[in-house]
Amino acid sequence: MSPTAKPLRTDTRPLYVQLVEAVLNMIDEEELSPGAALPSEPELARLFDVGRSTVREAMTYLVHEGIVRRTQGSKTVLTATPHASLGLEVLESFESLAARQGWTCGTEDIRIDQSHADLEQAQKLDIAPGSPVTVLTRVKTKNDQPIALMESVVPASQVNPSLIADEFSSSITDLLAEQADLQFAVASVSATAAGDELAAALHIKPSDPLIVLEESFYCGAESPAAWNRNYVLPGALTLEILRRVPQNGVAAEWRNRRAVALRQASGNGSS
Amino acid sequence: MSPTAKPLRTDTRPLYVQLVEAVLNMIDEEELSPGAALPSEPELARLFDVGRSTVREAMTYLVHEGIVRRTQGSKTVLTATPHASLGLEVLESFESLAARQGWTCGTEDIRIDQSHADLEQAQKLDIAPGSPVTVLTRVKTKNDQPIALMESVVPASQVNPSLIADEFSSSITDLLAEQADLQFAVASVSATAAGDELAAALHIKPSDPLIVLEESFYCGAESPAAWNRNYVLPGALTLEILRRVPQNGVAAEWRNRRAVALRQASGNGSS
DNA sequence: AGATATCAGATGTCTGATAGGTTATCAATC
DNA sequence: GATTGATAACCTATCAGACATCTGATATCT
Repeated sequence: MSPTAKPLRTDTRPLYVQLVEAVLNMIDEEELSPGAALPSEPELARLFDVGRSTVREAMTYLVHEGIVRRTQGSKTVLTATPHASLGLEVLESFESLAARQGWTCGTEDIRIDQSHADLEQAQKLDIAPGSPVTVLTRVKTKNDQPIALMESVVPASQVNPSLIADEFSSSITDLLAEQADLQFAVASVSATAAGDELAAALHIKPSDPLIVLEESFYCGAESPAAWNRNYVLPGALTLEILRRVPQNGVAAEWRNRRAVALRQASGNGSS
Repeated sequence: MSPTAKPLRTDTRPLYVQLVEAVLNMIDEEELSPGAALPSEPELARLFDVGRSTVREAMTYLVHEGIVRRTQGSKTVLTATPHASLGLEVLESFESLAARQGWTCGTEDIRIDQSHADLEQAQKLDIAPGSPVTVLTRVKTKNDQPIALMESVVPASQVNPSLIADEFSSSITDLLAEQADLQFAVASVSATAAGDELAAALHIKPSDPLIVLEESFYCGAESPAAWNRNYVLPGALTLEILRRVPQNGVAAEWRNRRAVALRQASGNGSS
């Protein structure tokens, strides 16, 4: 119709997301410290020329992120302290975690093997033992020093082995995020003493302590899309977790109820 | 005025929270599995006799909890799989974590000492070395077997020592939540080989591997309200972390930006 | 001074309407 | 028959305005 097409809306993100960004920028610019009050909702609506519903949605987002606190009748105040960086509770690759901490993560000794699931792998992946899987092994480095050994097991039923061979560069997390619909992972923390193989791979002494980080990746399906075991050198990198008090326990309780119910009813392979 | 007082609203929680609960119950009752669509927003409003704003707020909550996914034009679908229990990313005491995992956590060998901060403690707590602190030591048990050694350091400037002596029963987390305005904690994961003292306290062999979990608790102020170091026996209890992909990176980026800015500007003791 | 009443302002909730995206349906076309 | 394209129905995203309810400060009364 018109010769010049519409502005094409340069920013396709939802309005409230853009508003969140704007408010966060405002917090930075005005150097609001924890405890300081934000402008009222009607005022923000006027300021940024959006409806109050949008303001409300943006504020709700900030409440859930733990950045502000709302109290009916009173104002909305800033709670976040800058100390609260983000850690393992955010699902991201080692690479992006390293980038956030200000260093670059290297990947060496990459091996990609086709194999069949052993008992442990089958159990962790909720598949039949002997099912075809792709096994990825590599060593993560920092300043060319090995800092972690990573082993990933991906069932062929979840991700095509040739796709992995073609697309894998350094991170299974990134691969799953791009090629599948990665939703979340459950990580489990433990510790062990290095055996001979691990010691050799990581250039440490046998029996040296190692952090063990096991992860199951989920992509919407009921069964894990991949399983990961990382042996990490203590002190080599910061493994932090931001622990927050639940905003209100409803969802937490529900999750727990479901998890418990599932644990009790476990044993039925499918459905 | 009227002889029969108003219904008094038995449930004082916000309406949208009650709605969240109702929707979660509906999910359970109708046994909706991941991928299934929830009723539309207008329908939910009619079903539960609330306004659409309230429905919207409740759905937004569920989106942030990672339980549903909204797409404009399409329906709102369930994403959560029951596997996703909650872990360390939720700030709670060892006791309540144990309760969730179905066992009872015991506390033994409690020691409460008044002392002065050494260099490490001072640095971790952002206070001057030599400042008065309360040091708590205790052993956590499971089935009367020791599974973890916990050391907590609380600056007197943050929490009154006598309050700790009076109120401490088993958990510093619970104490801070009740007596202070506990907001979040930053946990750091590592591993170590047990020394002689640790081995004796936990009934293990020296040089056995241990998980080290260090935590800084924050109560709104800029400085930590307490610092905690836990030595945990591998395998004795499940230390899980639910890792989620950020719903949208806005808040995550902002947090990171602030954390980096603070790290660079660090060095100024106060303010 | 201390307790109480009042009021302005902020968040919580409701209603109704419009905009813009998705999906299913169905006819037209190859 | 399979594919394509228009279309209608439905859904979420956003806006506007109004009322309810709570909080905190101010004014008032004892």
